[in-house]
Amino acid sequence: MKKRITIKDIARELNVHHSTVSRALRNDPCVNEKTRDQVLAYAREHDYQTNMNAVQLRGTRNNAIALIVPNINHTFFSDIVSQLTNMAYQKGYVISVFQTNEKYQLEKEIVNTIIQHNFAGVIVSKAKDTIDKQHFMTMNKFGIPLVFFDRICDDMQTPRVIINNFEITSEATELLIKKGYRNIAHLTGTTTNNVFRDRQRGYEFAIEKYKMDYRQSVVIEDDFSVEVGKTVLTALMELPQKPDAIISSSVHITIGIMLEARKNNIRIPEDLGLITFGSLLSSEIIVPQITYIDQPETEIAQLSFDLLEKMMSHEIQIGELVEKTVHAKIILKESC
Amino acid sequence: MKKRITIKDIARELNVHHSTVSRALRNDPCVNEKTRDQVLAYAREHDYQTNMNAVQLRGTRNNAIALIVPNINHTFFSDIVSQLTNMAYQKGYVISVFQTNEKYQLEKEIVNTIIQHNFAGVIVSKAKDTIDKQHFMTMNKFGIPLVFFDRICDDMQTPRVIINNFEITSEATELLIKKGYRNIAHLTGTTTNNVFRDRQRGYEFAIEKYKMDYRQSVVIEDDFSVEVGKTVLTALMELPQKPDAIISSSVHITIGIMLEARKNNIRIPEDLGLITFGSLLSSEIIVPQITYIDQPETEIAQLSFDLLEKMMSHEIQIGELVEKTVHAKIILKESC
DNA sequence: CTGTTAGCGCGTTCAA
DNA sequence: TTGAACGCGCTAACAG
Repeated sequence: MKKRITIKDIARELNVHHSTVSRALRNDPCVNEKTRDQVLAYAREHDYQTNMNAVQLRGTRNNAIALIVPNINHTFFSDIVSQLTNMAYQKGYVISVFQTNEKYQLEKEIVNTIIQHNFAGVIVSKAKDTIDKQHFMTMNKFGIPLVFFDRICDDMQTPRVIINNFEITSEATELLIKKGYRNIAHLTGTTTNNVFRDRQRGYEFAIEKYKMDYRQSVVIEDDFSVEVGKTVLTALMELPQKPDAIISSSVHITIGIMLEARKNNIRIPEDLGLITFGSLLSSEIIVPQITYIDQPETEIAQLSFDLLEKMMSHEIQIGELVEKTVHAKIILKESC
Repeated sequence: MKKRITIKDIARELNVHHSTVSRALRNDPCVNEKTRDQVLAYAREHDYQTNMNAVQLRGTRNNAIALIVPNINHTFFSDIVSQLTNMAYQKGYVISVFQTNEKYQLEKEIVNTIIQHNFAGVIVSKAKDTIDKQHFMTMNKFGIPLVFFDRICDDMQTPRVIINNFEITSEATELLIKKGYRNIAHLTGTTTNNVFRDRQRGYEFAIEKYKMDYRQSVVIEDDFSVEVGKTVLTALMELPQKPDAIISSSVHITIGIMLEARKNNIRIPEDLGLITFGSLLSSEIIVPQITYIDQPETEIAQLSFDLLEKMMSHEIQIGELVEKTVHAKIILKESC
């Protein structure tokens, strides 16, 4: 393993001072053209790479942006990752993605790593059960620009992009009611999380508004998975009053429900109406096609990136609360 | 924006020398217990975070492992990301994921970033059309441990984990032949890539072996997508000799095919047999269920990580070629 | 146009 | 047990 080549190595080899080499490498105009070309040629030849640790040690920020997401096997997140990767690349940044696997501990660890390495900025959607916001606050202290999207810390003063979960869930519930469904259940995640809490409220709101008798919220603490979806439907159908429609917070859950329904000859949409958050690559091919709530990933990515850029250019200050809300849409299909 | 706190700040505040603080923070036994506790308390209180740039500048490696993948919205890759994240975390590493979006230019950029930041190691599946391996060679030069998986640079001397693409594609072709299909087409990617080249060869091998008349390989240069899948099926069906079975290298393509087939009343599996690489979250729910080739993501992640660990501990040297092959399996369903 | 010098934050000598 | 001094690679301010 060879030692990596440094500006001093180049300087020694070319009989100039290493500061001259430094200037040459950064195309400083006040360096002799001939010297510069020599340096550049030598550098290219020997695969010189700036040691960013040295550069950053001097205080300059780097070109890496960190993106923290709960998981990337949800289309919602993987889409946003793709979009952000492209946007950032065009502006000369590189996106580095960290997956928390919904684990608070790992999230903390990741935040530490990010602080230690002086990332230029961070975009976060927090883990499902993260309540304590201390680690995020620490980023603030270190002056690292931070933008939340979707899963946010409500009580933190920092820019964020959220989805109109309250309105859209209320709207979805209303839609089901108007379609004639009477026993509408709502499957969602822990309400310590803003997303699930807002959806919960939206559901409750519509149920109240139309004075429905039936009200059934299932809070799923486990990770959302197809298996859990199956279990939940089974459980629901064993209740004295069965649901005739379901709003699900996760496609994984929804698929489990559909499979279990099929197995038990529960017809969709006749016996059971279904609306789900999020879509699938294979949405079009599933029969019946599921009515889903489409979350505008591109817009979310764009807004988050804009906010982060504004923080990095100090147009928005750290500790300043800017909130952008994007609007999800119900895409009506066959399942209700 | 406050300046970040350093060991010198702590030293000044506690009236000791910064080297003492340094020792205390790393639990050096030869530092007074009282002093140590004071330092640790102060550090915790003021959110002291080691500046890794300074540490790394001195030569020590960091705890971040980079993972480079073409994209993460394929289950294959996102599964591997998840697995690796967990494994690495348990060993005290943090995984940082970089997505190339199948772009060679971006891949180069990412590799530079990784070199500049002294990652502890790198696990790579290369972009579809990356041919030049220069940027990867540079990593070698800098002594950064590098492991390839799935999409590799054949002619590079470095550890790698590959899938038995030749055998499994040959096997899949054979399966279709034995099921009575005669006109089997093969949809795949550019053959400059080892994965698609090997599948191609496997297909050809079986076709030769059984002396089939029909032989149709479609090389898809575009990104694999549902839309492209539709187009390809349309094109195939306009040929004088239509295929009666298809092996597809991508689920995205496969879904396009199924949709287009449904639209044109082409029955699966009666009129068209189908085998696809890769599975879907919703595999179970699609009718007919697709026969697919299951790639052992967990095993791939595990082997890749093991190899990387061995490189990091110098058990395997840089420039040493170690090849592990994992075995994909055909999961027989209804589509053929 | 180029060299000198200092210092970013840290860990590691060596000396006290 | 602690302090002083040095250097990792780089850039910036200053001097020539």
